[in-house]
Amino acid sequence: MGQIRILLKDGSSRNYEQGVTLEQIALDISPRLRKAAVAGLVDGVMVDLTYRPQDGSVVEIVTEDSEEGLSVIRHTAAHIMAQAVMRLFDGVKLGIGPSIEDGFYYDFDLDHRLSPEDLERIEEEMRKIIAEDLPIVRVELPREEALRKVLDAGQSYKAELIEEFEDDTVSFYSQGEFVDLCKGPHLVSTGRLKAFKLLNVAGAYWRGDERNKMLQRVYATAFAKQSDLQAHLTRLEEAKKRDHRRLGRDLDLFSLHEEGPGFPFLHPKGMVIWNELLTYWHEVHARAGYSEIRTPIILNRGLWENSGHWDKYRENMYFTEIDGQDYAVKPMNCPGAILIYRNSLHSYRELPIRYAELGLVHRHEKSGTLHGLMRVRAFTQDDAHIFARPDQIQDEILGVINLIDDFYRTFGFSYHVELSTKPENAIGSDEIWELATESLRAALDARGIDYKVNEGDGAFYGPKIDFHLTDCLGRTWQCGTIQLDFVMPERFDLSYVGDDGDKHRPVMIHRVVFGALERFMGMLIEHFAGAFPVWLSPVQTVVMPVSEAHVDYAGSVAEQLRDIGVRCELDDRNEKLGYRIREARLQKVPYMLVVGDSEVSSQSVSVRARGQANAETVSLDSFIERIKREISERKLTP
RNA sequence: GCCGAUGUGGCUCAGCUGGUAGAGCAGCUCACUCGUAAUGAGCAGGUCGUCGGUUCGAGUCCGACCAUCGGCUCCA
Repeated sequence: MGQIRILLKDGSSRNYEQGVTLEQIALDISPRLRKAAVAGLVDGVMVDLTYRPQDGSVVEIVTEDSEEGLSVIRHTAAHIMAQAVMRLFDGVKLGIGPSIEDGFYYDFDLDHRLSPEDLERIEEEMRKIIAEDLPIVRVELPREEALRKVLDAGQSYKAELIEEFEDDTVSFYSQGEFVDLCKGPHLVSTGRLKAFKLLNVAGAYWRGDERNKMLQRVYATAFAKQSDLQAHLTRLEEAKKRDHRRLGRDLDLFSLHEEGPGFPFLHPKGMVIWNELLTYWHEVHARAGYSEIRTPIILNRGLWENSGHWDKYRENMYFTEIDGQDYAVKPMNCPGAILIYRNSLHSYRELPIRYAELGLVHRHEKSGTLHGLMRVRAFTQDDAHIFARPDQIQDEILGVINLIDDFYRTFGFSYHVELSTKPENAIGSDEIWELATESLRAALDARGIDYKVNEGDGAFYGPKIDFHLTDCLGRTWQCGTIQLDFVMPERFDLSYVGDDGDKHRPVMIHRVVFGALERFMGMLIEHFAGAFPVWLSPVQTVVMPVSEAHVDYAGSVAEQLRDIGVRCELDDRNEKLGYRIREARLQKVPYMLVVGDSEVSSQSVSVRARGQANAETVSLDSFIERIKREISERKLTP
């Protein structure tokens, strides 16, 4: 056996006997590394620890504390779970079982309906498999043989996958009696799995296609250590406390009722936030050269046929009849804006025309998809339709990107961007779509924004740039969007008079910043966990007299604050101070002002800021200055 | 829409194998007049999601529907 030279990631190199495994190399580097090792990276390719590198290979040991390492652990956990399910139930057909962010899942096709109690049984069986410490072995087979193997085992879904593979060989991993088609890598044995928990069962269509059979998906998670798992479960519990549906009720912001599923009711305190958002919105849009319009909620059939909605969007629309004629409740604001544009003749000098509209739209969402304020059936879009000359497209799109970035920054949101391309049910020619998509791409590139391409997810009339925010449980929701549309102007025969005196076709940019006000509010609630910055807080201050003797002074403090527009409540209820403070804390009021003898005599207030255990006594005037400034600057803290 | 789970006073929950509902918090009343996270006592509040069935009798069993929750699909 000859010697081989292995290059390590720190640039050093070591010599080993030929046939050395990665695990042995890890042990050679340090016993601790061997213990933390879960896989290897050889010349940039993920492999098992049992892999034997060639002379001159660059080797990196993947450890359990890295992202890749964790995903190896989870992938192995998925196999162990599948093995347990196959031991417990007959006729199990396996779908796919990948590791995902925060965990893993496996899709099963079996007649038995998995219940929460079954999850406990499966966990128990998994523990047995771990105790058996079965070696996990990789086997490579020629494609045809692999296909026969899975067909013989009755694994039709796996066969479907193999049929689509392009490689000549296919790899399997086995542990004890269990074999699964898999790329790997995996832990070296089942005993290496230390911490896992099954979370829930859900239905999932095979390959995510509604036309396919629905499989049973078991969601679970796994970590390198029990303490990491515990920390993750605790985080999930904490996240639930930020849930906007819970906070919406606790803070009395909004409610949902059986009488109108998907139609949220905003309470007075919710409306304060709503109105503050819109005040800010109006300020910024006026500065950015937008003018505001308002169009009807119900418009006739002809309009929607012309726009293409009647054909392409019907499943999402609500209909009605007036004087025997068909009408539709608007699912989008664009046709209305178009009618206003078309109402008069436009010169090239006028463009771009930016019509903003706070439009209430109704869309029929499938019942299973409704979710608090995040997904509803009636919502207000902070819409705008920009009618522009082709030479203005780039500037306008960049303008909107900057506007959205400014807005999100004001709230401290971080976001990610997606570019959605031509969908199946598109209208308009390929050339037009190509041109529109490239224009959006160019704008993103010009501004150096990272984005993910979302194939086939554009609107039926044009591609779009989507801005996504993340909720308390890590789910992302599309909020802002910019859509470039060459199709509607065509369909509605829009025009402007150019400097040559001829008619020309404008382009339309549809865009929203908040997206849906309702959804954005939901995001805000979770983002701030209900502790809104002062400018957004429904109640900005609560004044609390220590006892009855201080009620007059407290009342005058409250009045002075209200006079300058501060939302202030006087809590002079016949309750102990501690009780009232507790309540104001739970309501996440930014400032509590306690006034007693000493405050009365010095015309001051004892300020207890949200999140602060200690109060600070300042003159009323200086408090007023402070809160005024925080509100006008729309400061993020406290 | 599909898969699974859940549905008892405003909120959180109890109610065993069927015998016509219970607690805490919140609310109201009274007393206490109080210095930075819950003062005490009393009162009031529920067609047990809806509809139908089984039964002498249903919150408890069965069925359908509705809503909600977690996913899938879809989307702002």
